[in-house]
Amino acid sequence: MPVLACRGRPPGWVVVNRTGPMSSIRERNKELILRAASEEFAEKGFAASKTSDIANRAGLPKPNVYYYFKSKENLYREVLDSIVEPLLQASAPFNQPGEPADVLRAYIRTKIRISREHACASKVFASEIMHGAPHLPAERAAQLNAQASHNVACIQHWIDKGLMAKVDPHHLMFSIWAATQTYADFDWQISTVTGKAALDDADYEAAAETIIRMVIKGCEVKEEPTIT
Amino acid sequence: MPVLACRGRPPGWVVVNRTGPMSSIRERNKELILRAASEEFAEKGFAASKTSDIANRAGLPKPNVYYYFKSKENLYREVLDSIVEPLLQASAPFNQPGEPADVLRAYIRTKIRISREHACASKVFASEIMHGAPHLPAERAAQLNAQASHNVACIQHWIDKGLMAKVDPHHLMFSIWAATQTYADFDWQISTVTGKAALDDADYEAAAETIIRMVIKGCEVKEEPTIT
DNA sequence: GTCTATAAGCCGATAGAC
DNA sequence: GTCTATCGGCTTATAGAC
Repeated sequence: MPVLACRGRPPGWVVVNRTGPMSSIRERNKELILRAASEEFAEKGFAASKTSDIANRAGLPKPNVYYYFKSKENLYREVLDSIVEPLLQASAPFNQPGEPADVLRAYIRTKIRISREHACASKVFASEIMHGAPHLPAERAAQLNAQASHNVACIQHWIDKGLMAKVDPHHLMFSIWAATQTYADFDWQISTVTGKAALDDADYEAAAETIIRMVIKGCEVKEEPTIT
Repeated sequence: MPVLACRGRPPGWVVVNRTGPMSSIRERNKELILRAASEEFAEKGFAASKTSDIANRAGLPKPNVYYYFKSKENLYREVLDSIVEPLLQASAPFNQPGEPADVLRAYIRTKIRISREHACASKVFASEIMHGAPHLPAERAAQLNAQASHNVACIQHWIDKGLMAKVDPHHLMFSIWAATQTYADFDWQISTVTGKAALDDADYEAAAETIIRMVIKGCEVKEEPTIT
């Protein structure tokens, strides 16, 4: 039985020319490029990253990057956009009724999880904000700002109701944001100081515990007696 | 009386060709360029900053930048180096005997002050660390790492003596670092959320108070009764 | 010591073969 | 839809006049 060179498609495959969920090669390649771009932008920053390096990392020729994403900046914006939704979602506990302590705990844990699971995009986002958010669409900035303001108002409301000590809600939010982001943004520093190449489950648990403790105890957030 | 065009030096000035503290033009120009570079690198990052923009900002022709600093990277390293000493100095309270609460308070206040007074260099430093510290001399990294490790050991010592609660000293240090740095690094976010172009004295005071409260109260740091 | 005018090289982007 | 080969612009860096 002659063995045919494996070119072309196996029988049963249908050639799909239109853009859509069926073009699996397209989806796969876009995904490969996006992942490579996240890593590259996180490591070097937007300006220092080369599209040729992104292509190499993705295992694809450079023109593919332009074919799928049109420009380097476009690709960057897609990486950036991929983290905005998770970040907004992290504030979900503030948008529904709940005990202050539970809301704050949930928020901190989710923010830490994002720093771990979306480490690259998180870092790209942080770098973007640090340099004045020149590529962040105004609408996205407005969404994030609105959510942050809502969280601050929510904390102020708890203070007014005597559910926690009179701390400045803005600065509390900034501290929580910073303390959770730092595990993605300054991973080099964290690796260097701890001497570990990467933190494990227990380390992230300890990080969350430490931040939660400082917030709950430090701001005297009242704990409702648990009903059992 | 004829008015002479004001070229050349007024009588009494001595031409100094050697490099040294006497060449005041040299010192002035280097200072102008360094300041401009700090601002430029802080705004755009190393790779996205153009030496021509730095020269323009300093009000000097571009070749002067190369004349004084040899290369763009060299200039960047000098900006970077200018913040290392202040950062190491911030840990001074950990290097001399003192009450835990006093040490932590002093450290936090100094870190906040650095974020305010060396905002640009702070941001440049943060961006450098974020991207894996590729330009930070190994010796500088070692100094910073050694100091950080010492601070962590110091906190652990206090915990062992029962002077504060059992928190993870690494994560406590990371949180303090992050919460204080954030006022320099993420000033855009802070401006956007607070709606203020720049924070004033009272805002920085409130920031320090908030962080100090979370650390001291959150970690149950024992306060010695003040001797009066 | 200062600055104009220019060289050299890198990188984003694409034309056009397959 | 994929990729090789190349262009063109921009930026670092310097040569050389003043």
